Amino acid sequence: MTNRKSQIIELTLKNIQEKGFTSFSYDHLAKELGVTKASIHYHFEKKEDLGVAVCERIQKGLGEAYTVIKESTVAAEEKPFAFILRRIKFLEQNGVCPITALQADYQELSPSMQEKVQQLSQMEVDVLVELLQDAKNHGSLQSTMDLEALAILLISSTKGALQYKRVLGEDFFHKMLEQLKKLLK
Amino acid sequence: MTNRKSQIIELTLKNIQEKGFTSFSYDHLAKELGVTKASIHYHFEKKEDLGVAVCERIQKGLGEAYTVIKESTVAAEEKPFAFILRRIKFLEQNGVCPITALQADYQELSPSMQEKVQQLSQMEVDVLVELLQDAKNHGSLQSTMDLEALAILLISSTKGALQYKRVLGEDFFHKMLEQLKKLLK
DNA sequence: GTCTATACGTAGATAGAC
DNA sequence: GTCTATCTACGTATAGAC
Repeated sequence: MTNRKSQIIELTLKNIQEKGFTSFSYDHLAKELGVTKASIHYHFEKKEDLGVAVCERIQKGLGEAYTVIKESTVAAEEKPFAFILRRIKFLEQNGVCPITALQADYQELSPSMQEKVQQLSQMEVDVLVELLQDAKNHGSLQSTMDLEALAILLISSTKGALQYKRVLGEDFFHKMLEQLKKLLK
Repeated sequence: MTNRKSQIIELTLKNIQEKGFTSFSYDHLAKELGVTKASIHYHFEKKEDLGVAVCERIQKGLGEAYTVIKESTVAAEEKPFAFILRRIKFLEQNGVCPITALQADYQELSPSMQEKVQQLSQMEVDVLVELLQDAKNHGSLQSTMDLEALAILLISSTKGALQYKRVLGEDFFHKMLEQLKKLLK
């Protein structure tokens, strides 16, 4: 099983979304996989190494989502929201956004992970700004907002809403999504 | 020192904002205070008890902020944003929003704390909705948004922005605040 | 690659002296 | 109210057999 490695990464991603980086353990991970801790240490010597691998996994997913949306036949003005919807669909399966979870644990992370989380956060913004810029160039986005500020607003509110959803239930969540869509007119 | 108790609560609040609830320890707290773990256990037998006390502390602060703004001479249409600014000023001292931090750790919390976090989250929304409703009644808020959805959007984006601020720096943060303000016209 | 065994630190918590 | 001492559990991590 050479894909045990990616199996571990996927399971860790889920655990980070559910518990956060500092709160999941190799022991718990191992039990879920039906192996021992030592086996996971074989694939990722330190927890930090596993963390970095998960960040790269997230980065890849983010890049793929961008490419898919960018190259899709959807109208340019629909793309920012389509991108957000796509990310939510991916995230909703396991809880809150893993990047949010990593940001919350930021001060406890190793320098190598902090750097990755920085890159991830920046990439999230950049990718959405590009889609917003395209929409604006097509004359379809009326917003007079600074696009970076709009991007953070969209990203933050979506992720924040996911946290409220976990605590308060689904109701607000869909209401809020509809309202977000209106912001993008 | 009978206010040792509130001293512990304040310090814990700071620690939650910096590290999250699961990541701070009695030992660390004790060293910061110059006492021993046992002493803190005397005031709060279980970590859970301390957590609940901190939630109540946050709740009190939220209520006070609401009262101050509600009764201030500021125009009704300025109050929602004034409320947000006031909360940010309070939070910025120590990192991210403690409620955000508690939401991130939600699944790891005891039932008693989960209940408190639920109440806190609901209260945050309710308080802002009331201020928004007042603003709307004064005819000053043009937004056609559902007010609950708008409240969550405002709260989430503010808190999310605080997280990005910690990771990416100050730049976005103030840009975003200005843009948020425009949403409230 | 996965196992058993184990080392070592730190976490939350309690007992009992002062 | 705070201390020392101690317990127990669990965390990350390593060594060495299979």
